[in-house]
Amino acid sequence: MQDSKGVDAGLLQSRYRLTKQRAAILRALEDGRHLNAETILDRVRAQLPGVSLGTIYRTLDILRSIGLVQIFSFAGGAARYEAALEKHHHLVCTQCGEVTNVHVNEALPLSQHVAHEHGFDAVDCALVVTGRCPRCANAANGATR
Amino acid sequence: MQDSKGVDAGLLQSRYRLTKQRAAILRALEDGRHLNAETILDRVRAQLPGVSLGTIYRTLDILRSIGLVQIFSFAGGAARYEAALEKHHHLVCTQCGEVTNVHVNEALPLSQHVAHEHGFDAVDCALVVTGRCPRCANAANGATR
DNA sequence: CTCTCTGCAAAGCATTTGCACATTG
DNA sequence: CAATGTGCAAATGCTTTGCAGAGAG
Repeated sequence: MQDSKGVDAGLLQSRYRLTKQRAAILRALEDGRHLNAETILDRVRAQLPGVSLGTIYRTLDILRSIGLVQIFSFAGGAARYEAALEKHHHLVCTQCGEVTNVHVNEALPLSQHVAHEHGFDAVDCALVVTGRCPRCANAANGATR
Repeated sequence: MQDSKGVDAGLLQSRYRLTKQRAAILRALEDGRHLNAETILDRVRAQLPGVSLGTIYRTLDILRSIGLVQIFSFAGGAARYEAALEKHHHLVCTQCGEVTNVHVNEALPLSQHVAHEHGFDAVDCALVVTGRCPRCANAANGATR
């Protein structure tokens, strides 16, 4: 496992300063997955009270522009952010809202193939699979139905 | 080609009333693809002045709940709506924002396979491919680079 | 005639932004 | 010390909602 330094390094190499707020945000992103801005604020305030939501958003935007963070927006609610470690996709439970990360190696080649047929130059792709998580599926089989 | 009746029928079969506002919204959705609420309002007002944004949103929500409309939200801006005709996926140009519909038959089976490995029961999937559309790719090759 | 739908306007969230002060390099 | 970042609070953009009157079945 890798400590914060790996991620901090990305910021250091950039033209941006490494402040304690930014370090704390990066740390929060390393711990949790697909967090929204509010949740990140809570976690950051646990170590650094007084940080504002504005700073969270500003920092997340910078991190995204350097490629350190990925943004996802699922149906409806607030955007979700997570550290851009390895490329992955998402399973979203339509019942409880749980989000799970999955690796789908075939997704990008497939996307590039399809894009190419339309003259598009595919750079990236995002696959969101909706359905029921194991827990909700069990609950449905056992009880409701 | 199919006229409005096909889509209107979906509403008629439901417990909802078929009003002229709803018919106009359905017609707007049949014409355009991946429209946002504001655009739909404009198009609907062309035939039916005085319709309000509130009605657009309320109707879109009803249509989604009956399965007549799909919603997508790409990075940042407003949500996009389109008639749920055939299952398809999206190519989004990161430069000009153009959105193109594509059919990717392999996407759902692939998703189901991956989901199954995690105990998820996959119902649907959405693939968003980002990159450059033919026009922007050409512009980049010819001029900038 | 009853129940549902609509327009209007205000409210609700998530996110962005201007400004004066604090901090980093 | 100069340039950049931060907190605060107000502003913005998209979407939702309460209510009284209009329209559908």
